[in-house]
Amino acid sequence: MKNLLFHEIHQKSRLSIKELNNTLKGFELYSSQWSILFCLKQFGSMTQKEIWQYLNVEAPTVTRTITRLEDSGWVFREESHDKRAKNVHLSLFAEQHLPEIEKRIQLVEKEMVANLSNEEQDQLILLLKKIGQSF
Amino acid sequence: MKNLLFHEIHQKSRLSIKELNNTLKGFELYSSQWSILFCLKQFGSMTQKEIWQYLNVEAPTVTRTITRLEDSGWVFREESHDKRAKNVHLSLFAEQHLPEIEKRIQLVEKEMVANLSNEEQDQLILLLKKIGQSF
DNA sequence: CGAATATACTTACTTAGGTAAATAATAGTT
DNA sequence: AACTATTATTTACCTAAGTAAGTATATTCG
Repeated sequence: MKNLLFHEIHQKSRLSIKELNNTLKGFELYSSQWSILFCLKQFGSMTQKEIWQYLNVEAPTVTRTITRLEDSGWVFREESHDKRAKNVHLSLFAEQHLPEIEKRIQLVEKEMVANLSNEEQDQLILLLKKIGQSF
Repeated sequence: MKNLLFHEIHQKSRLSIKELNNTLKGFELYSSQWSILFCLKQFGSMTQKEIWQYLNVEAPTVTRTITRLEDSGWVFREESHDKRAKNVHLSLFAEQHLPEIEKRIQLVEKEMVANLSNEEQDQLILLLKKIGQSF
């Protein structure tokens, strides 16, 4: 069981991203774009900093992805009171299409963990959350 | 707990890659390069196909990474009997340095799962392995 | 045998993530 | 008030992974 944990996490991460991208293809979206839309759906408008902090990625990654989402009409940026920051909002188009996308993704997720009982699924999430908490 | 599994896997994958890259910096290696060296250390010489099948990535990804590993002297390619395929070998330099790298990485992995008991670590790997088996 | 198919790898191009440095606005200090 | 430090975002450039298409070698089948 030596050194297998990282390998396994990495493998399943790639697998789930593949499945996610495959599902999103019909909506002309990519997995990272989806993660930001999902974020905004959950919490409402956010600054870019709030987004990258929640998603645990770096600021430039979010800049890039939001620029693409803005170009394709899923979100728009609004100047905030603090002129350095920008508030990101879902577009009307996004609000209208997100529920359908969410439904499809939940189906894929269900398939992926079909071999795990509900208890195992909860246990897995709990264990994953405990990783790297000392950092 | 809706839709949290993929998110959590993705998060921890990014976190462990960051830690891995940080550790490998001293050896002028990146995480994906390491995964191939680890592979060759475990199984001996392999064709590129054997490598990407084991690592569950696509062929072009492995081509690129091996080219870099070859340029920096960690591996070399040898023509196989089937002239389409190429056998990849660890260099002497790699053989000499891998044990030290392995030791360092194991320390980082240990830190990352310090909050989990040994049983939890085993359980986590088992659950991860069950994901996506229907595909 | 020869044409069609399959296989192993490569090339070109896309998105995803990272670091380092630049820019612009804010906050703090003297 | 003015200088300094901090903060939010962006730009430029690196690796990682994917798809699609190209090349060269093997295999299969009429």
